[in-house]
Amino acid sequence: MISQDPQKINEFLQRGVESILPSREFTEKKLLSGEVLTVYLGIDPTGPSLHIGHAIALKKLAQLQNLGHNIILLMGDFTARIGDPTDKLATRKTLTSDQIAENLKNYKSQAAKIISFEGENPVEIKFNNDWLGKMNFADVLELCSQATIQQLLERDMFQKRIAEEKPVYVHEALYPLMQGYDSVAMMVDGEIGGNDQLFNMLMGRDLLKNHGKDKFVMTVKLLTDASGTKMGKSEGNMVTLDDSADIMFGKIMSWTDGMIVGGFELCTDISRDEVLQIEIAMQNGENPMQYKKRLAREIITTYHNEPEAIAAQDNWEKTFSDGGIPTDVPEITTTVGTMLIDVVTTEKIVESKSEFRRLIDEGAIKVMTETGEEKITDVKYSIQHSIILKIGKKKFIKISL
RNA sequence: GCGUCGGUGGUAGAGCGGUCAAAUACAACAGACUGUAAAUCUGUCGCCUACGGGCUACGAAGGUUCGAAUCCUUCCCGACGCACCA
Repeated sequence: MISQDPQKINEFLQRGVESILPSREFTEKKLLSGEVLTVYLGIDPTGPSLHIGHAIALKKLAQLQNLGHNIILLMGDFTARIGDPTDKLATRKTLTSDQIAENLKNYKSQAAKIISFEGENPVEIKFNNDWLGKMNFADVLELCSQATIQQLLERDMFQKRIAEEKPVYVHEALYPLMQGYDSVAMMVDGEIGGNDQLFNMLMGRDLLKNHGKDKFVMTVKLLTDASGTKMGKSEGNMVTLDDSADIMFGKIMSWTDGMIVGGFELCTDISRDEVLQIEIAMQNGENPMQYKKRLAREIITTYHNEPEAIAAQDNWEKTFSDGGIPTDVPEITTTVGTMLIDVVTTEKIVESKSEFRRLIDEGAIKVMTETGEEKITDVKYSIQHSIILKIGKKKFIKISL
């Protein structure tokens, strides 16, 4: 049964949405037509985890699923093999079917926190290798005849590379056609993806039109800070959906303040009104930290549960606000009289002895005591009894005998 | 096939005979500060070190030189241009 609840439809069309093509009206009309729409999101099964960026798109799918539409999660197992042109010359290592199966299993359990693979209207999983892998050269030519070189090269990145005399490979240029063909193969009514997918998604729309059908294309916003810097460009603070509660809490706390509002809008179900209030409160000088903590809790509650979220916050506060020791500290064992420098380098806690010396110089290595902490200043410090070592402010290691 | 240009640290990208362990930016790490592991500022950022230095590195292998990332030779890899053209 298709729901036409205007409020829900409005939420779908607005929240976290970057753009809708050909238009919002077109899409709204489709949603109000009473038809069951088929909408998909494509994911490259290249890594073991989904990250918070995927989650934003998945949330949109969830909204549609709740409205009663038919949702497909497409694994780009074929396209992943070819490699995405965005990673320059780097040829992606080919994935074995085992790896893909493994990744898929992980994705499914992670995505299940947001969309439902069970019940009356379960999300369907498809693989584009099922059709792309079966095409012969004649099929490829037929597909290629539907686009021009100019169209394919229109893409900014290619233009840039041509201008810089950098290579553009034929198979890279063909990528949009491959991905675009997915829409035809599944005869979808809509596609959701990141902004970086816009070009490919529009190619799918063109191809679909040749088959007498039109689809909408929705791009979702990326989580960025106020200056538009993308989150996770270094992967360092990119939350993956299978991160532990503690890790998630830490990563989210290291997001810049400018990401808080976007984080609430894109990653939680907190009402837009409330998000607006938070935004205003911070503009009025309220401490962003409390909101960031709240954001972290909300997100962790989605992917884990509330008690874990609260525990993660406790743990974090204990470690960083109160200078305490976190609950689970990795432990290594050694023998009496061993030099600390040796223990710590052979255990790969510190990269090299040079680095260890530097850390000593910087006063970054401390032993935790009942009363507080004590800096180690001697490079030749040797271990006489079990200690808890603190390196920098976030690394703790228990060394026992 | 011919010609031209290029291959530098985690990345991008300078350097083109000594002052180069290699500018700069980003990332990373540490310290200070703080409201947080935000922001900002400062420092560090090949390895080893008795802290004097030593060693290994600029696609690979040789060579020239007192001395090479920098010059030469060969090789490998790449781009571009020309030629050719279904």
